[in-house]
Amino acid sequence: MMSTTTAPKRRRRDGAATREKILAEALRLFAHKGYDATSIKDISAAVGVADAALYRHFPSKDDIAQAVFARHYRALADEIEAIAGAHKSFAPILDDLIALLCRLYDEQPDVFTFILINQHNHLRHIGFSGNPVEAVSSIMRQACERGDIAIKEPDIAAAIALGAAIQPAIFHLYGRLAGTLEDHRPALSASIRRALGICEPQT
Amino acid sequence: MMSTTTAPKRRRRDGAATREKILAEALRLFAHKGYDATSIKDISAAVGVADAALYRHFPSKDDIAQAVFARHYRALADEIEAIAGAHKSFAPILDDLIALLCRLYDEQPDVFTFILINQHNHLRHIGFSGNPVEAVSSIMRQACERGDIAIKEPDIAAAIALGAAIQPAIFHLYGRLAGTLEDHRPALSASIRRALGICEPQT
DNA sequence: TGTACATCAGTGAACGCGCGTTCACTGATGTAC
DNA sequence: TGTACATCAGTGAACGCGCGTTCACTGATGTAC
Repeated sequence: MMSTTTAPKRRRRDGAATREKILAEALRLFAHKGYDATSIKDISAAVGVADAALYRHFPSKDDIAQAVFARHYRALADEIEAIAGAHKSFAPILDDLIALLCRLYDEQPDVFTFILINQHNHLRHIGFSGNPVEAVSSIMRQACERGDIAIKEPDIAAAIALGAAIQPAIFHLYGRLAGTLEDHRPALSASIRRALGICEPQT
Repeated sequence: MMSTTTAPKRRRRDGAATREKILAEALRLFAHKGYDATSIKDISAAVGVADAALYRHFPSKDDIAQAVFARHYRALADEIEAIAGAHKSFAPILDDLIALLCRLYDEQPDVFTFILINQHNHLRHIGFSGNPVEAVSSIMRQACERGDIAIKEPDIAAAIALGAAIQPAIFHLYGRLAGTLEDHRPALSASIRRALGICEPQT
């Protein structure tokens, strides 16, 4: 028999572009208004299609949120793990981690807001693989074992570092902090180093 | 004329008790499920009255949330300001502040969750007077001016301290941290001291 | 290349549902005299 | 103390609205031969 007849057939129309636009506009709206306050009509209007068209690409509103969340959640976790693998000692890992979060907030504030601030609703649906928080915890676990930091409990170390990095972003969102997060990175970086109890780097 | 006739007349039936119960159950439900996911029927069922009865005490669902929020928001701000006024130097103020947050989470987790984690929706409606975040910022401003801490920018200091204290609570909520927050207070306290750059206390 | 058919993104109207809110009413309690 | 009236917490049923979702349909595009 001919192998071509049983081979999977691939179609490409502009459906993929619409799907991407749905994900992009949903992210923007969820970040600004929250999941509940964002309606299917809000998203479809932003995309420029009728509301019913969304159901050609996703089975439900919740699935849209899941797809948006999973994509960026996983991507952030991958970036964190890449940083962890790129250095042998803890101090440069921490520096890169803080730089990553500052850059993420400055360049993609919607991603930052949806993933790291409004995370609470969707965390439950998603397991622990590809989890940025888990990735940070894992880094801290190793740092604890090696004695790189003063804090004994890895999860406390992860919480303190994450909180100290995320809360300035929240302050910035509410207009309590001027400039970019990058502007504040030196102070933030030094502070988190001290918080965890690692020495200042010898230059 | 007789002064008694124009004097305000006070009535007390058990309406006040119901009102308190509404506020208590609303707080509990908002903290666990969030504002949007909590319906008027949820609250009235928890209180043990018909849904329409809630409108004898509050003009709308939003007003219930406002009342719950304002009460605890203000109370927390008052406690923080009391701590600020009780000490002359920064170190014991910080210690008391951290102890307060740990105690609040351990003893009233719903208040902590609603006020400090789910705050985002309701912050806008409420001005800056009686604001816990503003109270902490004010403490940090003074510490900066006096040179008590290494961080130059008061809002960054406030964000770091608050984030480092709140995120462990979030970790605990998601089961990532065992025990009570009080158990972790020594590590947390030492870490935030170092983060802000104050010396360890001379005992 | 031309023709017939299958696929599928997108549409507009409609659906049912649960929500916050309103309403007329009840009955118990407080007040005036 | 007794009686008539005012107040008000609470009720059950109903309301309108906006929501997420479904449906039959259209038209353009890809595929088979």
